Amino acid sequence: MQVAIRVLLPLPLPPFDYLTPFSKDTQEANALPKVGSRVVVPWQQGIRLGLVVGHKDIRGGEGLTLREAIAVLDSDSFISANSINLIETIADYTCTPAGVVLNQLIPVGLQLELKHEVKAIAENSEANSSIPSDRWTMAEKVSTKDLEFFRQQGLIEERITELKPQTQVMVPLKAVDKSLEGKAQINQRLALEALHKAGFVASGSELSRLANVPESSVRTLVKKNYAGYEQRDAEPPPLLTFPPIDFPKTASDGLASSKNFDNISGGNRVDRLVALLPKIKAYLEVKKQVLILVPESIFVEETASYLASQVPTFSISGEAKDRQRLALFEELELASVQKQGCVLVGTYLALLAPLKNLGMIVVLEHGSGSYKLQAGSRIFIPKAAEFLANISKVPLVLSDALDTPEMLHRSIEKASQEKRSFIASNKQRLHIVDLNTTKDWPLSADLIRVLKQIDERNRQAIILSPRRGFSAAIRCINCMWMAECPNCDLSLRYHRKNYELRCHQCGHKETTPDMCPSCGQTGLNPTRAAGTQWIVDAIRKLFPEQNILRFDNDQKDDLSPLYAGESGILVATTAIMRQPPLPNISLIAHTLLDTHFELGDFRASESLYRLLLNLAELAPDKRPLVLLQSFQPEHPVLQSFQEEDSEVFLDNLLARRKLFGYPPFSSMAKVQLTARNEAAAKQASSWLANALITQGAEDAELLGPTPAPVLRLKGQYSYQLFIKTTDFDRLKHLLQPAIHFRGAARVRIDIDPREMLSFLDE
DNA sequence: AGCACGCCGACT
DNA sequence: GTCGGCGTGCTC
Repeated sequence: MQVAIRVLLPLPLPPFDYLTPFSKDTQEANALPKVGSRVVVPWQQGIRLGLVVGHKDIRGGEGLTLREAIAVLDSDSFISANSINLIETIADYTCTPAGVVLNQLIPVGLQLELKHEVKAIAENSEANSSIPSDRWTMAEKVSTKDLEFFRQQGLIEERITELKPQTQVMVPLKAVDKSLEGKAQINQRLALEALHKAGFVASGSELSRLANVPESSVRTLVKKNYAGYEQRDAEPPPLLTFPPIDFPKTASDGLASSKNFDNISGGNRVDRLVALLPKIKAYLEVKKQVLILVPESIFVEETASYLASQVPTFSISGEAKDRQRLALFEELELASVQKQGCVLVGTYLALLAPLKNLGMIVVLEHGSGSYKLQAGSRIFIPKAAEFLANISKVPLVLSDALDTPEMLHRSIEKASQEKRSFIASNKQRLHIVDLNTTKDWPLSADLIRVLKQIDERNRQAIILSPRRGFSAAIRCINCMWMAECPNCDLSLRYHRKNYELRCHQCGHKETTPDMCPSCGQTGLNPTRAAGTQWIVDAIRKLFPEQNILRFDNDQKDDLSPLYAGESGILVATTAIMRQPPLPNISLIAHTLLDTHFELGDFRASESLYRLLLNLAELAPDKRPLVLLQSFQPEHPVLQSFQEEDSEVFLDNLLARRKLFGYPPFSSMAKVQLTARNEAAAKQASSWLANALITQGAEDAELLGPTPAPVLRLKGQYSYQLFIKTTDFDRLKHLLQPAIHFRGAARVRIDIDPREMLSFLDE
């Protein structure tokens, strides 16, 4: 019986079968490559690096259709069986090919530069005609057709070597000699001596700095062949580390010392981390490793810095270069072998880290929308963490200011095993301004009044605006024409700098026309939807002496004076929520909260509530005034936020979800069909809707098809439909026609969509 | 994803 | 006549 290997490639495809590489020395198949090891396989016209995810018995003739793997890179596993299990579980759950998940979760280790060489086996003359048998030849010199033929006939040997990243360094070529002893050559001599002493330098300019000589002297040295350039293996970069920061003393006050919980909510980020610490330390004491996931790379730094003051901490995020991540994986491998307890803090890229002695998984801010991957498998990372916890048989601990209805539901279901811990915190000082009763815009009289106090008392304030730029759109006052994006069905945002009109989705830019392109008159005005630029202008007019800063994706002012405690008013988008808290904040204001109300999305009230709670994170150890401007001051979420405990809010939320049959009481999927022309997308969506009905979908289970909230985006038209079932297996069953859809439109499936109104974009 | 094949319109 | 646009189909 022959055994084939199942190889997963980092491509949007399922695994493929290959024959095991054939050893030319023993004329026998090599020992079966282990599951989890990397193999080089022929792929189309060239070669590819993939991962062995399984073995498969093959019968008789079946083996003839398979191609043969070329080389095995790892004698042991590159990633563990648990990790492969996780990849397959996520692929299955999200209805995406496993290769997509692999590519998304291990962006390192499978993208190596490989050198592929061939050599004919000596005795044979047939292959000799194009491939020498006495030396290795680059495989690309041989036609793929010949290569495949010789390979099948067993006439060639193949060799794969990893090409390590190279750097060019400057090295000394000659010793200092007489011709450099003259007075005029003093700089050249100094440089050469310095170079001999250092051994090598990264560049000529580095040597000139090192020896304190002009660059021209170094250049002359090279010209005279005293020094030259050489290619060397690049040094592996140092691991991503952050300087430890001690926990604030106050943070641990009054917190439950119990380790007996599986879920923490309430308090602020530092409170929750402190509460987790005893539990983390308990695992490290028994030499276990703890995986801590955070939603965005900016939180890696904060979390790792605090933890590093207490326990051995590693970190990983997209900020780290590929080589750094590879080096980290090697380091963790070593820590596992040596049975060192350690903490790994990271974004979703930490999920497949080689933690062989994993003891616990912690998901911080587990309700954060940033955990929803926006492309590829579109998995919600806390869900993936749950899978990994089950696969590795370790506990999962979740933490967030506000628990999610999903997790509340889970702990109710498993009441006997799972316990929730709630950290009470002070209520925010909240002031809601009714924009209907004020004519002042965009700053209400109330807001101006408190800003005046900030100004007089030398305090700090953050004013949040719903968008960057000056205004959401510009419109002609005569004919109501509005500037729109040529690629998307969206209005162009007006940026006052350079009078630019910009699409915040596709990046299209144009200059604001002097006259209305529609009616030809001069009457183009920004609409009242104010952005950060407008707010800055408005504040500057009122407080010309005040230090006014801006922080959004267009302009990130240097915040260090504010961190040093200086007075100032910071106008920002929610981008500021990813920065460390400012020390002297006494006001947090939002100019127009209504943009977060988003009617019709069953998660909108939860995310608004979470946003309001997170405002407190901007000044965790203070109690600043929170001033919210809104046209709907009576909005139910604002009412609950003021009147109820967050636990009560959550209970009500869960009850409402149950009433309307939304998750966690149902499983949902969004299916989006996208095409270059609108008719194709529309037709595909109605065809698919019919196919879903044929598959058994009932009226209540199928919503749509409807045009996507933004029909045209980046020149592509999208239609979408939702499937909602009471049971996940049924959802998967109904989705079959969507999974296997072939047609003129591209289909994207999003399991557990987070936002119903927004669009899938990549 | 990447690549080939095939079908159409536009041009050295 | 060929070049190159992209729609379609396949990859062990």
